Amino acid sequence: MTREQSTVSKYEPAVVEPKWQQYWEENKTFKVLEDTSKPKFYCLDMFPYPSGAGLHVGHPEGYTATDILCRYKRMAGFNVLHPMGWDAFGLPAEQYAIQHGTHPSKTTQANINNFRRQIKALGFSYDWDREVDTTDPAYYKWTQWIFLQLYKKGLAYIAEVPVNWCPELGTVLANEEVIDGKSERGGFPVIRKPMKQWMLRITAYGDRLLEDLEGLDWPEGIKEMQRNWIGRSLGAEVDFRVDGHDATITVFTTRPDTLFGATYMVLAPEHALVERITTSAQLEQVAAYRESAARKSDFERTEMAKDKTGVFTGAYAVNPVNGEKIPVYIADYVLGGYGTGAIMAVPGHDVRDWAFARKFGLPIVEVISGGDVSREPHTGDGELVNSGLLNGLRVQAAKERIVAWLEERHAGKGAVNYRLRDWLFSRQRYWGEPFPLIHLENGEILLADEKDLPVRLPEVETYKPSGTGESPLATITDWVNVTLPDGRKGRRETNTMPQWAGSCWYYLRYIDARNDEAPWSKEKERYWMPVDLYVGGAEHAVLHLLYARFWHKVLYDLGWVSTKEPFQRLVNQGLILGEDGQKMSKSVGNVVNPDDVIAKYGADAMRLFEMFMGPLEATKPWSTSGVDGVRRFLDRAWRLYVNEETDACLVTDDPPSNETLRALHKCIRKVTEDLEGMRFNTAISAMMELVNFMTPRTERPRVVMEAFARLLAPFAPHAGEELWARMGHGQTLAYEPWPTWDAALVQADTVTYAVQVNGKLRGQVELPVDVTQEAAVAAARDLQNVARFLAEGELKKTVFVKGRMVNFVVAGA
RNA sequence: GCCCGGGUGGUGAAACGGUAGACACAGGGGACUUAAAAUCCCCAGCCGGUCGCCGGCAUGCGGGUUCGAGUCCCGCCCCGGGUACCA
Repeated sequence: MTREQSTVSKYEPAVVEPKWQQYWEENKTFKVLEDTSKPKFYCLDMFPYPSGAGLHVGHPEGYTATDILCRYKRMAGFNVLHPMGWDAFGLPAEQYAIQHGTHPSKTTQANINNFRRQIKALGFSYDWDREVDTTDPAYYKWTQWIFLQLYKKGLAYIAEVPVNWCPELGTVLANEEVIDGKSERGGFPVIRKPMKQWMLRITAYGDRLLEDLEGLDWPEGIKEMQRNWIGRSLGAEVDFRVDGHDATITVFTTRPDTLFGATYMVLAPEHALVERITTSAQLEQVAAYRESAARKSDFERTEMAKDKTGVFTGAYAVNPVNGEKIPVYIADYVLGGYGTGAIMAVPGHDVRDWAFARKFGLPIVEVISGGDVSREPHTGDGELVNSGLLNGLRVQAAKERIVAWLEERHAGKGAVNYRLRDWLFSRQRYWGEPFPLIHLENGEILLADEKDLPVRLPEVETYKPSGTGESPLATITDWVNVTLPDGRKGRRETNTMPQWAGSCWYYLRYIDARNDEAPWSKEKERYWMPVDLYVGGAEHAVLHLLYARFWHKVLYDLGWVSTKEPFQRLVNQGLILGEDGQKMSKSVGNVVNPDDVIAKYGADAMRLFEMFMGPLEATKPWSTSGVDGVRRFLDRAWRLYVNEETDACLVTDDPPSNETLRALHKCIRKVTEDLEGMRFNTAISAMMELVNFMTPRTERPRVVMEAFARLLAPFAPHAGEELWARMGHGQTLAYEPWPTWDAALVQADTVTYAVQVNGKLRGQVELPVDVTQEAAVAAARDLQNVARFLAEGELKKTVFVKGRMVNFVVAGA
């Protein structure tokens, strides 16, 4: 009897949590609409790829942080948009289909259902009516629509480009999917092969992608990574006439000042001029080198990095500045895809050229003083020497002078170059968005009519790659071959879009997720955009964020969005490691599943621990006993409200003592300020302090207990709601006003002053808050231990910091 | 190599240039209990002493600025992440 009674009123997450999750769902507590009477807050999580493995405890870290903030913002009077969805196209579902014959959409739906269940079990306050799924035809209809807009703007084109061909996967991979010459998934070898591919002209937006980083509230490191990726570099293009040919080699250089030091030239093996200028004596060698370079994978090229290779073409170029003839080589350390695919080599002042010159016995000329070019290249600043008109100038001035000189003679010009390349936008896969277009027999491209979207993925017999490099779609002849009503014949595009496509604009679809007429309403977009806070992993620092910013700018130019940038503020959550301090992985066997944590400790304890571990941005290891600790905190908080023996509510209408009121207001201030700064760990510490303060006391004044329940609710929403209800409230506290603090109440009557002698702590003294400097110094001097040190020398200076400390500076002590 | 982050007790971590280690975990002691669990209370950086007190040493290492530095500046070392022949 007693036993049953004592368990019945204990804090039972297994009972309380599903109850409130059901309440929120049934009452659509977190459904949100545009409301111009409130300030808006758009808080976005990077949506997950719903893998078959389900969630691990790393996923909900960011989700918990944003959820806490959203719940807080709602209580603080904001209209909060907080959506969730699925980035569900991708290779794993297709690989599974190849192995098991299950349609990827089936696997994907099952995975989504599992992810949704797991996410809901954590009590996040998403507006589920806005859920999106990139594989849903109602969604990818608009992904295709955006592609049409890109095409019409001239930003999508077909090019024959050497791509990363993976024979094993039977598909072409993007650079970012190739790691060390092996496929990211599977680790299969990758080689280069030219293929017709869809490209997106992201380079046309290079400058804007770079410039608009300025106004963003993002981590400086991420902005820097984007700048490096775009890689804008200022230099010059210089034309070198080829001796004995009617041909010109144009090079890009960032160091036109070193032009007099150019002692040879290098063309990329794939450079178009190579065939024309190679002498018959060198033909064989050059051909062999070109072939081996073409066959080399990026991995092999990188491996070769230490040792420079190349072949002389037999041709000479003329240095426009002094008429000297210099030999032209081909070498694969010069890349066809960067700059003009050709360089002037200045071995005295470039590390790579120096190494190459050494190996091939080419002359090394000093043109900038300050180093010893016979021992190592001198890449720093200095005075120009052996450089005719440039002699005596410093590097920067020499650059300006030579560019002006070249421009006058039409032998070159100032130029800007980018590391950024156009975006390879097609994949030879089944499980992606089909391109909405037909290639007609006459070579024209016929775009699908917007009203005919989406172009749905057809059913296929087999998900295996066609083997030719084309996607499995190429095998469905009755889908691929089309005859138009007017009799023209064509072939459908069999490539599909890469996984990035769907994630490039999902944050816009959330704004108006069920709109059949348009991708979103422009009016709603104006209300909600930009995203005020975007939280996700740093692994998307460059690509996803750059691609999404690119599409956003195109949509801005088309008048579809009202902001230049999509994500105003970005925060990267840190990695959560396994309990052993290693990266969580199945193979190590240290993966923690949220389902198990919730079953044992409850969702609120899990949320609390995710945040209590340390700063959001830090990498930190999981700890089961740590979860136990925050669960004890929740138990203690619960017992402040509920008599475990009788189930009675302990809260009274008595006024609180001054001391208790002060403790509360201190807590409100700390929690509020920490929430604004996203310092969730210290906010939780402050709540623990209040609970520790209240536990030994008997008073349970309503004003204090209700305020605390509201502070706790964003962190532990189920417990918050339950306690709120037990105090007699009939409705959710999700929209109750956030507590405010009174600065006067936070202030204690007395302050402990630290007393130092020469900066060393020698004592403490309790003084009234409004103590005068004289009184404080006098009291400090009177401390026995302080007086002892003062007696040892001559008092030189007294430092007084109000409310903090007194420091006596003593000479000779 | 270059670009970002980080180095603080046994552990996760706190700390407007002002009492380093809040809050937790693990640990130790006590109360309650026949006992254990749970709960509640207390202790706890390291070293030393005349041990209810006092001193010394302590925030990766070495300097500097300052009355005072985990915090600011300079030079190193180590760890994690990103990136790489980008002319």
